[in-house]
This record gives sequence, C-alpha cells and structure tokens, in this order.
Amino acid sequence: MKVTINDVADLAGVSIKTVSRVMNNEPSVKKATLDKVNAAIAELNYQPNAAARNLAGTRSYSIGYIYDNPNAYYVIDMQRGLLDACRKNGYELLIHPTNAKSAGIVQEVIELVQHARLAGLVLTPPFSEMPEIAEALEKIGVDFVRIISGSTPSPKLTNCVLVDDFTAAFKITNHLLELGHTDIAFLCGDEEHSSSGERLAGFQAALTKRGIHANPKFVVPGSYSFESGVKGAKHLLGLGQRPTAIFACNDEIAAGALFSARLSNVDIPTELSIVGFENSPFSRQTWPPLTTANQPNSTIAMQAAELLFKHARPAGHQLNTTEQQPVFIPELLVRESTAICPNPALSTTQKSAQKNTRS
Amino acid sequence: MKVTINDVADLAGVSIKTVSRVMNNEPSVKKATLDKVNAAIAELNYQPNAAARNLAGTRSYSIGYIYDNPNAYYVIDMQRGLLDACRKNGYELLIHPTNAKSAGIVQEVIELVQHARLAGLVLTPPFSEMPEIAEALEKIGVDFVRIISGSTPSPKLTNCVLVDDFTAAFKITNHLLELGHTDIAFLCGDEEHSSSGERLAGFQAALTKRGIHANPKFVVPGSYSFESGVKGAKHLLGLGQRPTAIFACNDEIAAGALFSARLSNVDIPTELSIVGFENSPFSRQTWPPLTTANQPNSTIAMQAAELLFKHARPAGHQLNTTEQQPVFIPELLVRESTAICPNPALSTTQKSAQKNTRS
DNA sequence: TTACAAAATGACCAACGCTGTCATTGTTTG
DNA sequence: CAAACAATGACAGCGTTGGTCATTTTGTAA
Repeated sequence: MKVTINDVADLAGVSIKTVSRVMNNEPSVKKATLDKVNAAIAELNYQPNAAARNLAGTRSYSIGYIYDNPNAYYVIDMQRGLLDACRKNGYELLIHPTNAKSAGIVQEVIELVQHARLAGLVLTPPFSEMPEIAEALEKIGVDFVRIISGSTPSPKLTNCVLVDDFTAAFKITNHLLELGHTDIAFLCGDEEHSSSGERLAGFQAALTKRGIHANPKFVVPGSYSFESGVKGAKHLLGLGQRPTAIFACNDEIAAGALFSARLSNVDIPTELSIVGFENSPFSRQTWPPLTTANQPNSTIAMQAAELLFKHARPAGHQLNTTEQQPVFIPELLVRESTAICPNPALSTTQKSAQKNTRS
Repeated sequence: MKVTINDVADLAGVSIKTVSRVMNNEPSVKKATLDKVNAAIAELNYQPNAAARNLAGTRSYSIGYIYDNPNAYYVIDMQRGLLDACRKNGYELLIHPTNAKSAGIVQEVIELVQHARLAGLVLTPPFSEMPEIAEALEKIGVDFVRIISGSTPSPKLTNCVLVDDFTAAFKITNHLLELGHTDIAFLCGDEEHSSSGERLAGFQAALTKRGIHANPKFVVPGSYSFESGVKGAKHLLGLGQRPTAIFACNDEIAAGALFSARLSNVDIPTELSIVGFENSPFSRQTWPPLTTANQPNSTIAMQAAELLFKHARPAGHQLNTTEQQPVFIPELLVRESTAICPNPALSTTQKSAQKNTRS
C-alpha cells in the first residue's frame, strides 16, 4: 500500500540512488534510464515521502503564504492558485493568517519561516508593500516573491509579479471615454495601498491623453469598502455639477456607489455609468452587474509560486524556463453598469478631444 | 539556532526518550522530571520537528480540510479556526479545495488522506452531508469530524459538531413575531443543503407556537444566492397580499431581497422587515445593515478540530477533557433591517396569539 | 579496432530528529 | 528482602538525501 523509493528502484531495475537522481532532476541521468524510472514511478504512483525528504535533504519542500486581507475572495483565489502550483511541483503550502499591523509582525514571520523550514514565501499586499519584511527576509536569506502593483519590470523588482493597475485603469477609463463620458469621477481606495494610487494615475493619464482636464472635485478619497462607496457617491451626486460616470477603485466601492445612486433615484446605467475593479463575485451580485477589470488572481498566484520554485531550485538543477518577470494587465470586462453618456453636449468640463486616440 | 530534542535532553539532564515522553503527554513520568524537562523546553523554546515526528511515529500530525463552497467568507473563517486549533495542538493543516460533484471525488479524498498520512479530516457541507464520503472514510479507518446542521446530539452523530439552525431560526422568527409581524415570508436556500430545511422548520415551529398558521404562499423555494433573493422578494412583493417581514435563509438572499425592495420603492425597515442568517461581512455591507444570526464559524471549526485531535490521540494518552458533542446555536443579532410591524391590525393572516410565549 | 576519457550508475554509509520497543534501573510495598 | 511496579534509558529504524568512491557503460579519437 505504501510505495517507497525502494519499490520504484526494484521495478525499474536501478538503484535507489538513481531514482533519487530522477526525483530531484539531477543531471547525468541517461534518457533511457530516466524513462524507465519515470515509467516505474507512474506505474506505482510513487510519491516521495515529504517528511523523509525534509528530514534528510537540505532543501525544503514547502512555501508559505501569509495573509491579512479583509477580502476573502481575494485570499481564496490566491490560495487556490498557490495550491495548484504547489501540487504540480510537489510542494506543500503553509498558510498563515495574521495581523499585519501587530507590533512583532516581522519577528513572527521570521520565526514562521525558520521553524517551518520554508523554501520561500509568497507576499501579497499589505506584506508585499512592507519594506521591513523584505529586508528581514533578505537578511536571513530566505527567498520570497512579492505580488505588487506596477507596470515596468526593473532590476530592483526581480522577485516580483507585477499587476499593471495603471494600464488596466487606463483601459477602463478609455471605455468610459469612448462612451462619450468626460465628467468622470474617481472613488479612491485606501491611500496605503499602492494599487489605489496606480489606478488613479492610469485614470488621469487616460483623461490627459484625450486632452481632458480632470476636475479635482471629482477625485474623492476613501477606502476599499462598500461604505466608502456609498459615502463617496452620495457626495458626488450632491454636487451642483454631477459626473456622468464613476470609476470606483474596486468592486465593493462600486457596489456602494450603485447603492447610493439607487437611493438618489439615479438610474444605472442610463443616467450614470459606474465601473468597478477586480471582477470579484461581488461585481456579479449587484444589479446591474458591474463593468469591471478582471484580475486573474489565481493565475497571478500560480506564477508567483512558480517563480519561487525556480529560485529555490539549487544551481545545476535549474529548469530551462525562460527567466522573466511576469506582468499582468487586468482586462476590461464590460457588463451592464456602463452606457453611452446621456447628454455629452451639456458637459461643462473643458475639453479638446479632437483626435480619437484608440489603442 | 536549531533546537533539537537532544539539546533539551542535555539541558534537562535526561535522555531524549524522556523528553519525547513529556512532549507526548505520556504517563509514567515523575513530576520532578516533568518539571525539569518542561523548564528546559521553555528555556530553549523547543519546537519538535514535524517532519521527524511524522517519519518516526505511527501517529500523524496533520489534519485535512476539504472544501468546495462558493462562500469565500465561510471558507476563510473555517480555515482560520482550524489553523488556530492546529497551532495550539502542534498539528499542521492540509488544505484541499476541490469539486464535490466530480465523479471520482471519493477516490480523490481517499488518496489525499493516504498519501498525506492524515490523522483525520474535517468535513463541512457539502462533504459532511455526503454519506459515500463518510462510508469510504470509515472503511479505511480514518478519523473525521463533520460539521452539520442539527439540534439533538445522538449516538449516531458522535463525530459531529452540530449547528442548531432550527433553534436559531426559531429565535429569529420570534424576534419578528415580537415586533408584531405575523405575515412573514420565508426565502429558502438550496434544497440539497439540510441547513435550509432546518431553518424553515424552526421558522414554522415558531409560528405554530404562537398559533399562527403559516401562509404557504409565503414560503418560496430558491438557492443561497443574491439573485435568488432578488427574484424571491420580487415575487413576494408582487403578491396581492404582501408579507410585512421576510426571513431570508442567508445574508446573500437577504441582500438580494433588500435590493428588490428598494427597486419596488418599499422602505426597509419601516414598510418591510428583512432578516438574514450567518452574519457574513455581507450583512454589514448592505444598507440598512441586516438583522441576522451570528454563526461563529471560526469557533465551530476550532471545536471540530479539537474533537478530531481528541480521537486521534491513542488510548492511554487521552486528555481528561469531558467528552461531549458540541452544539452551536447561532445568536440573534439585531441591526437595522427589522422594525415594528407597520400596521398589525390590517394583517389578514389568521391568528390567535393570546399567550405571550417567550422563552 | 583499440585505448582512453568521460559519462552514467551503483554500493555503501551517515545523517536528519524523532518514536517504538524492550531492557534496565529505581522505588515501593507486603 | 524480594517481588512488583514505576521510571528511565539504549538502540534501532522511519524514507530519503548527500556524500564518497568504485564500477560499468558509452563516446571518441587514434
């Protein structure tokens, strides 16, 4: 019932050392031998004993995922991607929910890594944006991959998976622009999250490119919550001059804005267009469903994990995957919360949109 | 840097075997020795190496959590509770998202358990309600704990943690009743989930106890989704004789109902009261926030894990915890979506509520 | 074809940190 | 004082990796 390396060796007619070599992708194994061994492995459905490997080997076969994020959907999606990558590569995933704001957080992470003998760590916001964590990890020489907001790969960001919030926001804004909107408001997320800043920048860049001067009153600060969306939209709709579209920094904010609009008897999308960001289940549970940007969290997580595995592999065992820095651009997902601008002629915003700059 | 059992033994002046005995709560260790060893353990901050334990011992130090649930909040909460229990007891948690409806699901679970050498499994719906899973697990002799809907402990349910949906629903309904409502509708969740049936039963029992005959038209089938709530409420509000309160089987349905009411220009809670169930973050993100039943998922999960650990401990190593079958009753959480019945006098439902039967 | 270098494989053993088994030593108790 | 039992220790072994060499096979140039 329990298949060990000895069984495989016997069946393949080789020594256990050779099986071990195969299992660890060591060089200097003849193609023919490799095939024989792999066949035996497959036939017996051999899975190396993780405990024994950990004990005997110098390498580690588990990575960690630390999280502190109120968005359960985000966490679950990330986790799913990490788990998939781990299964594929024979790693285990250690999950560690914690409080990013606790005083001893750096120490906690260090202890976790050392005690669990982790091969590496996948860091998502807010951890990926905490320099003290990165420093501490570098100091003790533990690999880690950060998932952060950014558009341009750079040498400083070698161990990062980038999510190009800027470009995605640019595209979403273009969608609104193409519908004829020019008075577009922006509901920000938490200031501390760089994603909010990136999205705002992309939004403003799109406007600028069309020669539209963004109304500063239309950029309202807030946080990544439903409440914030309710408040923000209420504020905007109370303005003498209303926007005809709202770019909410994420789906929750958008849902809140939707709610507020409903309260004020503003019809969506005929009177007001609203877009979200993230394509969380949330965005499908509103009415109308939200136009949003699809952020493939599971895939992003998978890539991050793969990057980690690549690093973790000792020299000489490298797979010849083309080394590169992944950049994800969330894609525009048009649903029913956006429509043609009701009366673009009446817009009071200064504009000079002569050239139609499509990408 | 790495503290092993040898270091502890040296410091305490005993053999490593004795340290092992202490770590495993084995009997026949003199009090004085025990104290010495414990002091050494504390001083060195010794943590046994999980890999070595797994390799050497016959016991396993990890449990599994299989899930397939669209409700990310539920999963995250459960996971949190399991993780906490595991940390406290020195276990590891293996997480396995999968598809409950896939054909080979039983086989998949078996393989998971055998390959990962799991000490046991924590099963939540839908797995906890699949007899074939329980049978297969029993057949191969693997411990498991099920979290299921139910109110009465029974010998058949020794390895279950019960969530008393019936009583919770009864209480919620009473809340509505005390506010003067008698025309109360019920929006069901998925038929396959026993929780939906239990909640409906509790609802009906509460009505019956007050001598109120439930209007069959007010019980509308559906599923645990926002969409279903939208539809269900729309249907109810279209009825010639409207209910003055709606009991939604969970918060999502309630949110949908809220949405529908808003569309029909029915004010919540002055014209219509709505209650949800679960106290998911969802219920705080609606407006007004939902009156609901607080289901302490993390705590439930913790208890389930503890139960599993207790079983997993070999005879003679039993902790003298009083063996019992935990039953959780979600507590009523009154927020702003419920209010006094607008015009109870006009109610058309047959009633005979003379005695005020409070519990 | 031979000779020789290089590549591929195997045999062996010591870890890794812990638990299980069984033998041994202490400590009571009648 | 010996039997009886409690407390402790010695030692093997869990399944694998990482060495070190020895041996075999293969490839290559003469």
